Amino acid sequence: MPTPDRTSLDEIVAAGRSLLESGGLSGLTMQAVADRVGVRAPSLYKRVRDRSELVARVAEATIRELGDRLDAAAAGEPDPRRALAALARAVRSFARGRPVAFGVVFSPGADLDLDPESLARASATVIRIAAELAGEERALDAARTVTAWLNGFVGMELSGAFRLGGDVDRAFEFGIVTLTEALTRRG
Amino acid sequence: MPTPDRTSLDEIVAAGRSLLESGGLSGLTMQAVADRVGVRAPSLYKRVRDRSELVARVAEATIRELGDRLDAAAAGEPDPRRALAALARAVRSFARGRPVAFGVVFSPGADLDLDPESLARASATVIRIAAELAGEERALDAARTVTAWLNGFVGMELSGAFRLGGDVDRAFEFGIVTLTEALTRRG
DNA sequence: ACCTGAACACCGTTCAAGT
DNA sequence: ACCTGAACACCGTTCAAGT
Repeated sequence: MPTPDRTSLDEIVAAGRSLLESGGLSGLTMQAVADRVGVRAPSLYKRVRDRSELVARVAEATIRELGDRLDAAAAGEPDPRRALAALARAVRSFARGRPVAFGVVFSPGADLDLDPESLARASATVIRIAAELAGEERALDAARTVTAWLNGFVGMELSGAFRLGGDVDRAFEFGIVTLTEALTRRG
Repeated sequence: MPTPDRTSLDEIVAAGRSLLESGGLSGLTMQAVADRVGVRAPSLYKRVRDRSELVARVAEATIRELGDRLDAAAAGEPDPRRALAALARAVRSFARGRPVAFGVVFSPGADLDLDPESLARASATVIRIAAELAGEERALDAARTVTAWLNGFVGMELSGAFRLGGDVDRAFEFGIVTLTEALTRRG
């Protein structure tokens, strides 16, 4: 005798995202998720192999959302230099909106195996802009330089690593200008 | 009647570092540490407030070691451009030697409160070189740009984020050259 | 003054039994 | 076919009792 579904994978992931942001990774508990969606913890294992898979799904949803934001930010900017700046600011503001999830996605050694497609999608915009800016030949190296700086900066900011005072906003804009300048193909 | 000490904080931290590297953060267990140093888990609480403090001590030891490496790497290089390159390569090679610890120290939202002094010490070398390279006025912004790129690159490399093929070594050297070039004070 | 066994709360996960 | 209670192993942590 079938039982009607009392929850869904989407609902579970959404609950996970919310719990992650409010209580950190250690607050993302199978029990807490189950409570949120209105089932008992064992039932979650019908939709998800184990907790690590749930974390991976949460990370994936985060990456997909970030990808959307990047597309949107760069869409209105035909000039690659302005597009790059818009994209960088979009990442920073996204991280501020979802600090914990951003931290999980970009923390080294998190070991979530993410869907390659969502990852490719999220980096496509950066690569495209890097190609326009630096030329096809240097596109990959340029994109990696920008992405590393951007993830590094935002990650450090999130963990409060900029402890020496000064103007962090200015340092961010300085980084954008410096990199844009350096990567622009010299005529 | 006093009991002779059967372990020490140093021994506990050393065991923690070893366990962290071999079994990840989840392998760094109070029980496992206790086994390593030859006491029962409750005894650890005589030297350490709780597990999070132990993790913080492990992170701190890692940062101090990294600071030493940076000093050593930059020491032999009077030319700031070469010093910066040496320093960047030293960070990358350090991270390869202690990937998990590096990940913990530089993962956004790790929320370890580290000793400000060890942090200052680890960043002092970068700031000094940045000042020589970019001038005193731009030193902080320049140091932040370099540090962000470096942490970001190494972190991404550790988590296997460079999935699009290409030569990652070349991308690293590309980043060094690009940043050094861009940050050098124009005559 | 340090160390220990026992105990507690909490977690992830499994599984047989229900519908 | 999904859901549940019960159970298990494993944590971190506390504490009274030992030496």
